Amino acid sequence: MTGSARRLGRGFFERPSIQVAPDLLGRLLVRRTPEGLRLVGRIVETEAYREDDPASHSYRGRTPRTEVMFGPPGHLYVYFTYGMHFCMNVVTGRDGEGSAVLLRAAEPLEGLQEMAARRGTSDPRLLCSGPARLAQAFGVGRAHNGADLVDGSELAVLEGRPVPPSSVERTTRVGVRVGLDRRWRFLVRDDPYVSRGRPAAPPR
DNA sequence: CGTTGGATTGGCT
DNA sequence: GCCAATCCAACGC
Repeated sequence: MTGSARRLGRGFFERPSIQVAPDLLGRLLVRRTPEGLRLVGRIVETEAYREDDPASHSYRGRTPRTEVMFGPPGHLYVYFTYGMHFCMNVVTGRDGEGSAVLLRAAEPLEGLQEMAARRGTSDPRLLCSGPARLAQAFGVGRAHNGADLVDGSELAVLEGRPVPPSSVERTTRVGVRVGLDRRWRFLVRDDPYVSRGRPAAPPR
């Protein structure tokens, strides 16, 4: 087993997204499916978003889509994009704030066969290495928007084994065209399960 | 109501 | 490296 199996509590998420994002590295994302399957992934890449940040969905204020992001911490914010993909975030900060951490990649640890079936490939590096891949591998979609990671029965984040700061790398975020001055993408250095997404060049 | 483009991925050149 | 896929939220008129 990889570290502690204890669940992260509300307090963990009730902090600024920029603190939570690197602290999520090495933690275990777990889903129990209705069929009783257990899916586990070790988080290796995250990105922080917040309200005063032009790259964030919450930047333009509360909307039906971003409602969950402004809600209490420790819930899942799932959004649909490019007409075909879902991505998942962990809501952070205080209730009313509008900040979250995008889960971008994980190392699959349990339930690989199930993930492979959902993803249409069995290459472990292609199962959860990318935000939409991760959501697809875990079977997370619209129905999970708002799910409680702290008290809910289906999804949780376990303590796992946090990654020491010396192994955390920081870059600009992937796929955004604004907010490039904010280097809020965090990943485990040299980890093979990090996504291939290449961040845009930071401003000089 | 019509338009625009997106916190991506996979397949093809 | 480039681009299509495919829906829909957000915004402007």
